[in-house]
Amino acid sequence: METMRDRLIAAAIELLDRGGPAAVTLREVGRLAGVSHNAPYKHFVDKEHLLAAVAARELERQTDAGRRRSKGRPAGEVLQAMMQGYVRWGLRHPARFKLTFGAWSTDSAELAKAATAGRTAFVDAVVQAQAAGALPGGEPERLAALLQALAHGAVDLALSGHLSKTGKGHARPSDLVDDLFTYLRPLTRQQSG
Amino acid sequence: METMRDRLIAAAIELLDRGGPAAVTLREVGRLAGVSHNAPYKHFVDKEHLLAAVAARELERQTDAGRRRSKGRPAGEVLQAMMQGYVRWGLRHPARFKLTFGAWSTDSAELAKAATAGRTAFVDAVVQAQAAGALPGGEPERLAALLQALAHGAVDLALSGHLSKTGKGHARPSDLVDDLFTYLRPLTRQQSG
DNA sequence: ACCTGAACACCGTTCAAGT
DNA sequence: ACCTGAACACCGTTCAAGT
Repeated sequence: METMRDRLIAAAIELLDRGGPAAVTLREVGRLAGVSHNAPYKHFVDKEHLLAAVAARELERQTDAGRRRSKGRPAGEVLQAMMQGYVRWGLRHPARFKLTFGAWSTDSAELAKAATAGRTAFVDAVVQAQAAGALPGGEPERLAALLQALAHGAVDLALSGHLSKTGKGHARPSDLVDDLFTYLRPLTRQQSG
Repeated sequence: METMRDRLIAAAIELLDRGGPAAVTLREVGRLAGVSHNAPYKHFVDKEHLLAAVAARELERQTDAGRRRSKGRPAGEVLQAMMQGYVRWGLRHPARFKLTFGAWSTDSAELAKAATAGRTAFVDAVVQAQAAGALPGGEPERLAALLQALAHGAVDLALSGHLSKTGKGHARPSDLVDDLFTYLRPLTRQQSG
């Protein structure tokens, strides 16, 4: 069953995809969902909480997609596949990505929960990669933070036009992810095939 | 000599620091600079171009600060110091950082130029670090992109609250930068002290 | 060339009222 | 409990006019 709340979130995402952040107005969201321009106030305390719900939904879908990609894949490859999935998501949906990691002035419990769930799934993949000898040892949470920072930064810089798009230094975010694994793998004490 | 254009940029930054992105309105910028609310239109084609000028100015200052930090430091340390400076800047001025790497819908030549200058200074530092044996070899532009992505991603995730702030996985952006250098250094063929 | 004040269309939010 | 329409204060932008 699709609640009005869900429909409002979906409408916001559609407007975001079509016209960028400026196109997401409560009035237009209401119009697209077939309700008045302040019906949203019965479901979200203000506009930013609607946007936080959008961000939470994106994060949840991204986490689910990552877990789905892991199934039936060798443990040594799962993490890299998750990171490449993250990169593809960011590059495919720039406005969603920028919104999700925007400058929140409010604390949304919903968004915080989705962020924690995503981090947990990611740390699990790091633990498996370490066990498979694809990553060096050490505190997995901390190594996870490093890997996530690289993937996130590569996408964010690319979307902002701060990655050189030409010449020898040309590197796509996905290349940088691969590079990092290339650097880290030799530091591993192989433990299993 | 301080032009009106500079005063408008300075006013925008002050408003940004005081009240976040929502506080930066052309009307308030004009008020703070002592002019009418549409005087800015004689210096910027629209609001976004004023914001792009703010971003360019921040980038330029950051690049200058990085170069200044390099002076009289061993070549092997310059790059790490630049990255730590970048991290400190981002954490100290969250709103400026988020604005600078925001979702630009316009192409500002001024901003693109500042971004390129920053990247160039960074690549220079990578070349020196490689020569000093503090980093592995390979295409310096590409290695620079990797390092910059990590520093940028660490700050951006931290500012968005996506870095675990507690427990064993707790890592500050500056820690992640240090971690990366720790991982990369053993891969070096030492060439000089 | 630069600045001003009035005007326009739009927005987020509040409120009284309906079911 | 949920939705509506009117109203308020604010905003970006345009325009005619002034120096």
